Amino acid sequence: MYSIGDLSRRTGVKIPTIRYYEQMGLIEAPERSEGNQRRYEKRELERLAFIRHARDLGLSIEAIRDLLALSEHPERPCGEADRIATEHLAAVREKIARLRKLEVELERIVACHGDHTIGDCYVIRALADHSMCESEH
Amino acid sequence: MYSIGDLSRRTGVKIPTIRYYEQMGLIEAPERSEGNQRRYEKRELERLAFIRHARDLGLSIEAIRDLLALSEHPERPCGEADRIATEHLAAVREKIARLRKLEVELERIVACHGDHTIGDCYVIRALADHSMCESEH
DNA sequence: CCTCATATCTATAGTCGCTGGAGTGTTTAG
DNA sequence: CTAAACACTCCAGCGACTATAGATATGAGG
Ligand SMILES: [Zn+2]
Ligand SMILES: [Zn+2]
Ligand SMILES: [Zn+2]
Ligand SMILES: [Zn+2]
Repeated sequence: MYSIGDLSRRTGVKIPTIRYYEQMGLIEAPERSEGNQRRYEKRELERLAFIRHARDLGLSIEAIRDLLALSEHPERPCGEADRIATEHLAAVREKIARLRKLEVELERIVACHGDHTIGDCYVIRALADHSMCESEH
Repeated sequence: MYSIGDLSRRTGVKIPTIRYYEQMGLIEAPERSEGNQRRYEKRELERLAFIRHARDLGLSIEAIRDLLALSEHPERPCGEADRIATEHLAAVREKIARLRKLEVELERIVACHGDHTIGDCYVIRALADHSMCESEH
């Protein structure tokens, strides 16, 4: 039997976040002590660790909810789980691509260094005028 | 004299967003028509284009507020503007680095494809156990 | 058993940067 | 003059937490 604090310490998930996950339906409402405090079993510790890891990998709450539901049925085919992970990977790649474009533009923009005034500042001028950029973003 | 709709069309910033920027102090409250509708000058069109471009480059509202304030003083040195841009570039690079790590892990995780069940699914097992990962994230 | 520090409870509001809707009033072209 | 298009304010919602406030519970030492 773990208290919410035990769970928090063991998984690194903050206490309000655990309660939030309960509200969001990722964790079932656990049993309560006589004084109405949450008491967890090992199952829920593992479930929370799963959630934590999936969040660290950037999966959305919704995706995690689906994955948890799938994991309750070990005999079913896993196409759906693979699809969720594959789609997430694609989303991560898109984000990287977008950020790389920003990186390129920002590098050009901050390349102006030295002693000068706001009036001459390339940063300010570049922000005022997208046509100075080399790509869309 | 532009209406809020003109401004929106010319900058690509949605009308509620323009009002939001006014609330956030990025744009001064403009003059109003007799019927209480916003009426903008060219100055504000340029200011909004600046904001839009800075947002497209990922700068925060707060950073943009500072940059706009700086741009009112063309005679001052531009160290602060350069600093804001440089810090933002660093933040973008950090995000990219983080996402690249996720990309690597996710690639490994989704590499399991084929005919199998949830019980054997590498996606599910990898999410349940961070020690199967090659890096921290 | 009592006290007290610590832990936990609920409910609510705030974060960021918008976005959308309801319900009402204004402007403009025909 | 009418009707369409436009704009107004206020408020709620997104996602994934995080942080308060004020009340109650738990557990260890005396
Ligand atoms: Zn400069
Ligand atoms: Zn640009
Ligand atoms: Zn699989
Ligand atoms: Zn991992």
